[in-house]
Amino acid sequence: MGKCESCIIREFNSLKSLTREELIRISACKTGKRYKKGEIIFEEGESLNGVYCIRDGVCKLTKLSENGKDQVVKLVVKGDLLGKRSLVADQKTNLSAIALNDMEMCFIPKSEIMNDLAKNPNFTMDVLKDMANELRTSEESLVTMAQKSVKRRMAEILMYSHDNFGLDEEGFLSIVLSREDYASIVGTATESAIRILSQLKKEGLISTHGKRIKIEDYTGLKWIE
Amino acid sequence: MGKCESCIIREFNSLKSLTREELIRISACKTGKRYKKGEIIFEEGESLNGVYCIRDGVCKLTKLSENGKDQVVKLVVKGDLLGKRSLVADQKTNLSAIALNDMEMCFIPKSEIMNDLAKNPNFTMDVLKDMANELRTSEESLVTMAQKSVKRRMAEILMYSHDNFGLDEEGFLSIVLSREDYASIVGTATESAIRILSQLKKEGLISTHGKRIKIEDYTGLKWIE
DNA sequence: CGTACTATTGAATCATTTCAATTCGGGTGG
DNA sequence: CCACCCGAATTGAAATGATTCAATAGTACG
Repeated sequence: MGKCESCIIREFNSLKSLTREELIRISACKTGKRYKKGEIIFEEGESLNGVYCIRDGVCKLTKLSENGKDQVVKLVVKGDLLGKRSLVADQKTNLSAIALNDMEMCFIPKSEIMNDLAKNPNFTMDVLKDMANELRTSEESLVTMAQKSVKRRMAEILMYSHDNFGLDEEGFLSIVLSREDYASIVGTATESAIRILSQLKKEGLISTHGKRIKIEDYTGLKWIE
Repeated sequence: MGKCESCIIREFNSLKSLTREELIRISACKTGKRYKKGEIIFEEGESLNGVYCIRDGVCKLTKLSENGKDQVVKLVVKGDLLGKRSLVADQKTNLSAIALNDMEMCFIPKSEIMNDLAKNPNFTMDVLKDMANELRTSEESLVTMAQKSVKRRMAEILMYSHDNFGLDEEGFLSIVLSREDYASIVGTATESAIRILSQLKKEGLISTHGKRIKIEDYTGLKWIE
C-alpha cells in the first residue's frame, strides 16, 4: 500500500488540504481494505470509526425505507470520502454501503481525522464545502424524485452513468447494474424499471445485451419528460 | 432591534459558538428585515451576500423542477440560519425562500460570517455539524419521496406540522398552508392533495375549516401506509 | 355585494404496481 | 464442448394510484 503523501487520489477530495506532515501521520495509521462486488462495506445504523477513501471501484449508498425496499441515495466512486457525515455529526451512519464492483479503499481511523479537523482550518473548510455540495445534490435528487416520471429518472441515471463511469470497449455502459439496482436508484418496482428499459429499447434510445446497456441516442434520452 | 450577544435565538443555531466579541461585531453590522406572508425572501439563482437568522415566522424553501412545478424542500423556522450553504460553498443559492407567515429576521453580511468562519474553529465545526444534519434529513426526505405513497407523505407533513408548529387555541394546526403548498410539499398535483385530505376527513383522521386543518387521530395518521 | 381566488368533486385518462407466467444468459458439472 | 440449472430478465393482464380537465361551490377581502 502506497503513501498518502504521494497518492494522487487525495487530489479529488478534501484530503488535498492536509499538510505533508498530516498526510504522513495518516499514512502511518491507515489500513487498506478490499471488497468484492456485492460485499457490504457497512450498514445503516453502524458506528463507523473512521472514513473510507476510495481508490478504485464504485459502491452504492442505500437507505432502507419503511416499506421494506432499499433506496439508493448516491453512487460513490474513486476519490470520494465515505463516512464523513457520520464522523462529523458523531452519529451512527444513516446509510448502508455496498460494493458494485471490486473495490479498493483506504481506511483512516476516526481519531486521526478528527484531530486534523480540529487543528487544520483549511481542511475543515474543505470538508464543509464538500458537504455543502452534497447537500445541494441531495436536494436536487429530492426534487427529481418528487416531480419527475420514472421514465425521466431512468433516462437521467443512464446519462449519469455514461458521463461518470464511461463505456467499455464494446460501447456498453461500463458500470453494470442489475435491474433491481436500477429500480432502487430510480425508486420504482423492478418490473417497472424493466418495462421502462424495454420501452427505451423499442424507441431506439438504448440497446441491451443481458444486463449490459448501450446508449444509442444520448440526445434522445435528454428530451424525455 | 436587540443585540446579538443578548439574543436567545442564537442558542438554537450555530451562532451559539461565537465569542462575545464576535457577537458584538455582528450585532453592529447586522440589519433587521421583515417579510409579510407570501413575500419572496430570495430566489433560486440569486447570490446571497449574507445569512438570515430567523427570529420569528416560518418560510418554505422551494426549488423549481423542470416540469415547471415548485417543490418544497424544507420548512425553516425560528432559530434557523438561512443561506449558510450558499455562503460556505460560495455559490448562488439553489433554493427560493418564501414567507409563509409574517417573518422577522436579522441579516448578517457575508464578510462578517466568513471572517468568523475562518477564525473560530468552534463555529466552523458547529456549522459543519449542522450541515451534516441537514444532509441526513435531506436524504431521508429523498427516500420518502421515492418510496412512500402520496397519502403517507401527506400524513407525515401533517404530523410534522403538529409536532413542530403546534396548535392554535381552537386545536387547528397553527401553521396554515394552502392546498397548493401541501401539494408542493408532498410532491403531487393540487387536486391530488385535496383528494387525499378529503379522504382523511372521511376516515375521521382530520377535520377542516376552510384551509385550516385539525388532526383528530394522530395515531391513525401514523399507521397509514 | 361583487370579484377573485381557493377549495372541492366527477369522470376520463394515464402511470405504476402487482402477481403470475415464461424466457434468457451465464456458469457448472459431466 | 455440451446439456442442464438457477437466478435474473421479460412480458401480459388486471388492479390500483395519481393526474388532468372541466365544472361547481366556498370564502376572503376590498
